[in-house]
Amino acid sequence: MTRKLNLIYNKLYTRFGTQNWWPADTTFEVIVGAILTQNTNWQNVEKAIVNLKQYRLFSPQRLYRLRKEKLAALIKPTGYYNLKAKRLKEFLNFFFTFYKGSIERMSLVNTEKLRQQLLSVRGIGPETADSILLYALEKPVFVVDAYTRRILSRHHFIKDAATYKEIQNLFMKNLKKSVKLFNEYHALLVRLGKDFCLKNKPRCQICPLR
DNA sequence: GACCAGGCACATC
DNA sequence: GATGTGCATGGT
Repeated sequence: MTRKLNLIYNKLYTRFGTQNWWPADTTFEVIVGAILTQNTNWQNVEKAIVNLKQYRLFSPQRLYRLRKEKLAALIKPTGYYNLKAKRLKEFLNFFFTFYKGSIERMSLVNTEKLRQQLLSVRGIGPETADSILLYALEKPVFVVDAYTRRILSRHHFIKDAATYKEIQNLFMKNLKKSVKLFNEYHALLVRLGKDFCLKNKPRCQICPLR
């Protein structure tokens, strides 16, 4: 499986090149983006981020103080805006309660322990937690998303019923634990998914992996 | 107008 | 443990 996974990576990298993830100006922005992009197009998230920046609200302190209703209105383009305002608030409460709003403090914690803490926040599930760990805090954790599952499933690398952890372990136990590799690999899978592995096209004749 | 997008929590069986 | 549902805007 190690060989297979490396082969896939090489094919994707040769085809698509570096993806330059995560598209964000700051570490904190990665975290906010990770929550806002849940089941949503990234372009919509960008609109919300622009809104927040326009009002100079894009800092941990200011978002922490901002009223939830106001926050919801500003992130409207991301969809599920009431829910996501609540989730951002849940994260910020956690962030200030445990780490005084400091990424540096949070980043000092043991990765597995921090992962469990993030998962205990309402609104942060496995993909969001792992996105924060990998793309914001640069911990060697593989991120699994809908595209990852779909691609692996259609190529019969996993069962349809495979759990998040099973899929994540497939990568983490068979690849070098490298932040750079995990970063690029996940981004490339998303790229492949967007371009070739759409939900309503179960048979793709031009898949670059074939 | 249908379908989909870089999920998650919660209810119910 | 599996399965269903609400959350919602914007692009194709």
